[in-house]
Amino acid sequence: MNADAAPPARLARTPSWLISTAAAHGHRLVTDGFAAAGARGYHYRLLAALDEYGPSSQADLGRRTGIDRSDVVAALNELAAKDLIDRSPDPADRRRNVITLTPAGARHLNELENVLAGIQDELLAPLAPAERDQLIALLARLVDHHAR
Amino acid sequence: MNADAAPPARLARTPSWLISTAAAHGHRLVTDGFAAAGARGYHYRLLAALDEYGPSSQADLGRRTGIDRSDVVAALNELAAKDLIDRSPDPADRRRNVITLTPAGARHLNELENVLAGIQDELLAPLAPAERDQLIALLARLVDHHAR
DNA sequence: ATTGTTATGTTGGTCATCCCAACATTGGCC
DNA sequence: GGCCAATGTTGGGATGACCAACATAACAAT
Repeated sequence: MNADAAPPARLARTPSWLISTAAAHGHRLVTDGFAAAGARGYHYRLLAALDEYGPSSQADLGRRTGIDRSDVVAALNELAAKDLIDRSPDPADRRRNVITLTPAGARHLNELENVLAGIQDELLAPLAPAERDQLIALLARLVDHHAR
Repeated sequence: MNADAAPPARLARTPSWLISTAAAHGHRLVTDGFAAAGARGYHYRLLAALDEYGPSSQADLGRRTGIDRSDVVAALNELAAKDLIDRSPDPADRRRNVITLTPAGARHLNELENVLAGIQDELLAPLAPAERDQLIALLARLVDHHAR
């Protein structure tokens, strides 16, 4: 976003615009932070899912992270090229690959976690702690509702 | 987003994730709604800016809507092809074009406003009126702060 | 057990939003 | 008059989200 001049007033109070503008700011912070660490959003999501659920198939990773199967393939290729994950065929189901987090992957995930933590502070800077909780709770209800 | 299975827990309470997920839902609603009306986000933003500020140069439109100059060109080409805007050289400054909303463009803007209004309700459905105001106020503070 | 259906990984696209670099033309400033 | 800034335009590229098709393999039903 440029934002040298004022946006149309009708937009400035439209919830969907506020949300997407706030998201754009957050997205920029996250993208820049991750880029500095040599990663992007898909990488973090996949590494976090692997850390939380342990070795998984690609399809499971896709379902858990909300990333399309085909995009999972591409992102895992990139992660595998950096030895952050290991991809090997599943002996129990030969359609599947078992994706495992490598030690290097775990370290990288840790780094991304730190980046992300710093960004939350920056993003929520203008809000007091109680207000942050409020915002988080309201957004969580929105997200829950639409996740059906 | 797919969301068949649960996302990593560490994400589910991360503000930047909540905001971008909420934005993704809103974005999908808006995109689908606009697509049904034959438009996309850039078109609405430009038409709304034209309606609010009157005839403008492309550079001004870009600054007001936060759309890059180069993307303004493309979007205006599309709007002009449908006769929703008029593009003519500015006699007072021959570098500029004067972009004007046509009657058809104003009608189309109206249609998009209606679509958008319906979407706000859908997006905020799980929140009571007072909570909606709260959310809007909090987001507005976030956006103001980061717009510097 | 053969048949039909579903799941998986993969390839190869599309689309929208955002962003950047370069260029020629034109205005304005000194 | 000469330098710098603004403008419209072209042509990229990155990211995130999504879709269609396909071969292989597992599974279900009869």
